[in-house]
Amino acid sequence: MIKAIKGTKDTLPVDMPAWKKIEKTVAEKMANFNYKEIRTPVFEETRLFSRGIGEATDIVSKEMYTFTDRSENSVTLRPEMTASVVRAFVEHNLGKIQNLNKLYYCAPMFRQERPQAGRLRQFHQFGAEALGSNDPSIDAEMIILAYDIIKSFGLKNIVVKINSLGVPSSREEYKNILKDYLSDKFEQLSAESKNRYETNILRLFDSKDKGDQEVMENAPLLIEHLDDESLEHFDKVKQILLAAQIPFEVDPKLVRGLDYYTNTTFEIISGSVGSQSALCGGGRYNLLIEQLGGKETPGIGFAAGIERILLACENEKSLEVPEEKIDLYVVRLDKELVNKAYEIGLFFRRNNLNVEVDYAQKSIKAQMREANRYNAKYTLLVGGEEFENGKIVLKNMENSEQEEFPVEQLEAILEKIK
RNA sequence: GUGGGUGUAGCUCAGUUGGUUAGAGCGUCUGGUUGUGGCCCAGAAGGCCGUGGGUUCAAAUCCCAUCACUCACCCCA
Repeated sequence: MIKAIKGTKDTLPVDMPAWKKIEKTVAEKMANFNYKEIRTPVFEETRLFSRGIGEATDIVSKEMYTFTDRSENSVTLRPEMTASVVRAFVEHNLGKIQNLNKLYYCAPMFRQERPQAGRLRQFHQFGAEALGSNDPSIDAEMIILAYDIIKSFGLKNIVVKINSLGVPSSREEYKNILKDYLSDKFEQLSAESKNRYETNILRLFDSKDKGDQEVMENAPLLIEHLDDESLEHFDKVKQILLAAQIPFEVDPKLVRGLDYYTNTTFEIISGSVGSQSALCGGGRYNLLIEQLGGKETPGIGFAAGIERILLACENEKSLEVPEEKIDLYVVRLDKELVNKAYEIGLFFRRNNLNVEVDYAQKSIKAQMREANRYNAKYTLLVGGEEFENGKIVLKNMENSEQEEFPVEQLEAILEKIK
């Protein structure tokens, strides 16, 4: 048996209502905040990601689906969306058409990691990017937007965390301060953290190792060493969030692994999924666009993992998904009326009703049971005495009431059902 | 890449210290008097017990290997 590739999942018809609900809510909420949808190819030139996300990041160094195509070009299945959106923004000069571009997407991403709860190799994210403004209100808007969408799925067990990484110059200064602090404690760190000391020292803060946590307990914090401008920016973001009644907490230890972040970063964490608890993550990236060959432009964005949200919704039983119903099931009472029943069904299908008919010469009882299984609002009984008298019977499946209609007057039935 | 857990019917799972034709619930199908669903009742179909090897008179059960799935580390959405 050929099976789906490790870390990929089929979304079966039974799963679709929940997905549709998420997608619809995202589209509506994005429209409320006036974000416009953008779609980009699932694969890009490899260097877009290595340059955009950062050569040293885990995503680029060991998780990308990269291959050489038949023309000897190195291409990569996108591991995230920001780099692609920025590429499209630069390529199509969107910054010249309007000052502020507010864009959103909902699309599959690919990373070759070991799958576990809330982590797949092909997974889906929705997210937004706002390119062209450094105003704190845009930072806050991103967080509000993400929070409102996730909240609308009924999730309760969530926490919004925010932090500021400042600008690179102050961050570099801070890294030296941190290294000074750690100079006499280096040997106490776990093997993994000793490694991180070189690659990404900021990540020492979210180590799960107890010993590391003790060492980092009293470490100087980045937020205490921000430049004045970044600090002021961060304060304004917090003010707007308070006014918008977003229950956030400042987490000075929130560090994000992608190289492009500057200033504001944030995460929305759920306590209802496994250890992969970040439903959403994002932040500002004021240097990325220039780095990818565009004109210096501030930007900010977030991405949310749909599978993780669905997992949280499942565990909290929070997502209200309407029961699927069909409008009509055509029941054929006499065997010789197969074609007639099909024809009648087709009429209603072509008039925009959702209709099912029997394809297996089933008994009347079996057809009724099937109508019930599909949650048919009505059944139409074709055959017998009534049919001989030119009539067919419409049955309301909720209250069991039956009504006769002349066979030629399908429009009257259509009216009734609508 | 490193650990832990689990593989029995379409699904969720039982299966006692190895011992006859491997079970349940749900689902599916067929019936329960002339032509009508849900509830209820009866019956049926459906399993190389993940795969390969070993121990044994005898293996779903014990041992080894292998594969798959899964959770966690790492990292991230």
